[in-house]
Amino acid sequence: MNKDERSFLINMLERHDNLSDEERQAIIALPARMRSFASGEELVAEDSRPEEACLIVEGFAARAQYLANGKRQISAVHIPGDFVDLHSMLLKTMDHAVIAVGPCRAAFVPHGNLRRLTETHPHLTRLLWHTTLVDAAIQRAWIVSLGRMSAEQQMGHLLCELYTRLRAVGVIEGDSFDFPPTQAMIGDMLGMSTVYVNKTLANLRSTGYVEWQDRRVRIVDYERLAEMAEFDPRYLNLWREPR
Amino acid sequence: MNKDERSFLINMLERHDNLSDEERQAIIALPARMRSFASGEELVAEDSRPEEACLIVEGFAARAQYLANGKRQISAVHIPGDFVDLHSMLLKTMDHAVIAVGPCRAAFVPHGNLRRLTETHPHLTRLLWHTTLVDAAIQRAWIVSLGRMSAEQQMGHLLCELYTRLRAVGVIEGDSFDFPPTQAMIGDMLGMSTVYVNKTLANLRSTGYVEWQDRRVRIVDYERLAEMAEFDPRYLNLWREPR
DNA sequence: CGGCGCGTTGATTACTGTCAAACGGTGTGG
DNA sequence: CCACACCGTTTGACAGTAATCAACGCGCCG
Repeated sequence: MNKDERSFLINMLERHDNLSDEERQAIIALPARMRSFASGEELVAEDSRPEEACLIVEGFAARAQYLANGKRQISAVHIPGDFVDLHSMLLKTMDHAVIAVGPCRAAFVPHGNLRRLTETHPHLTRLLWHTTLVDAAIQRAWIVSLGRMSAEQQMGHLLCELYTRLRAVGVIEGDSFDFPPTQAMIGDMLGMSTVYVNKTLANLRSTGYVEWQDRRVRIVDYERLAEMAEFDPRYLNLWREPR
Repeated sequence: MNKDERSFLINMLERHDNLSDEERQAIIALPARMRSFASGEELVAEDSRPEEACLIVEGFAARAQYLANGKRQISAVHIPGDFVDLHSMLLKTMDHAVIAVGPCRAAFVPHGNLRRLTETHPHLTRLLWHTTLVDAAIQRAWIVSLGRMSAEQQMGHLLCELYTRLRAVGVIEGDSFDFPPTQAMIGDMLGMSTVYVNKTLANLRSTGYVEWQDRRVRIVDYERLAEMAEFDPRYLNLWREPR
């Protein structure tokens, strides 16, 4: 990994706790294969048994699962610094695909190297484990959103989540960010039809809390948006709490 | 932990990989406080910062999150052998409550002891990490269910999940099992109103694949139920795949 | 007996999906 | 340069799904 690429992972892990120089070196020493993907392309296939784990370096990716009737559900959106399928190191078979949401770049790190790291570095292991637990907390928030929130709340919650996470990795410019999915993809995230996504989006825009055009989202009034969507960022564990 | 209680955890972990005698001893040596709960009682409160992790020994528990309007969403159902809030060891603050679904018994294990275990036993750490990853895979399946499945499929999927997991821990008698939640609680699991749960349940019963009365579920035709609900148990990682 | 919790049913309302059509931008070939 | 196809967005009409409201039955327990 070069400086740019490793910095995302190191920042990600340091967000939660300090790394020693030795730990930082161990991460920098990880081999990584960089690859680029066009929107909609598959980074990792469902039911595959990857030999590498995939770290997003630029752009967005998503976890997607396909149903018999051709429908699709996205269960997470990933941003730079996210180890999308770190779990594949232990679970072996992918229960979902990973697809590019807009053009993206990813680093693929061999499981073997990661595994050796976990055998020799308990503290790093705990930090990696921690990232997968935050990931699970995000999934729980999606379950609540899908199960009990209005369409507008769901969409607002998603935007708040992304806004907050993107700001934590420092890729927010001012109060706006690029978000490239089509409305059909957003429907797959929120469990809605494309048409209804469009109408919900129109409602959301009419509140004035959010502007969203040409794949660019601007959070005009975060406070009210968060209140409306019952978004409380604590579950993202973005503050520092060393162990 | 006495023999009965520890056996669930050991079985749980050994389901995935063999434990050495030393590892088994280390688990048996863990201190545990046993507690019993009545249906609906809270084992762990939302927003609390537990000092112990909670292992279900008997009965069912669920993760629940509450919304401003008083609604509730359950994001997971737990059975004997499940470490419901192992993540609280690393995440510190609970993003959900844990409630009893029917009467249940749980062992509370201090975080400090678990943490020391992870510092000295990389292999056990990996197995514990693994259980949290399976947990996350189950949550992904719930997301797909909530987002894209019909009410009948959702209910069928939940029953298949429970049937399969319960069989893995050996608490299925024949083809049926006790499942004590009220229809209101089931609504909180599936994101439905109580009335609609009742009507969906009637539809499901009319297929003949399932019988469900007096808190007892009987899986009459698992094959067809699984097909109807697009249930594929591979994501539960119940087979053995040592690392 | 009477209240309460839970399950069940029917009527009504609200939400969301499907179908269909039109609009605008973009890239390609003639 | 224009015509055209393609993709994504937007809009309206309609159908199906699910929530809400209300009432009733049943068993349990004080």
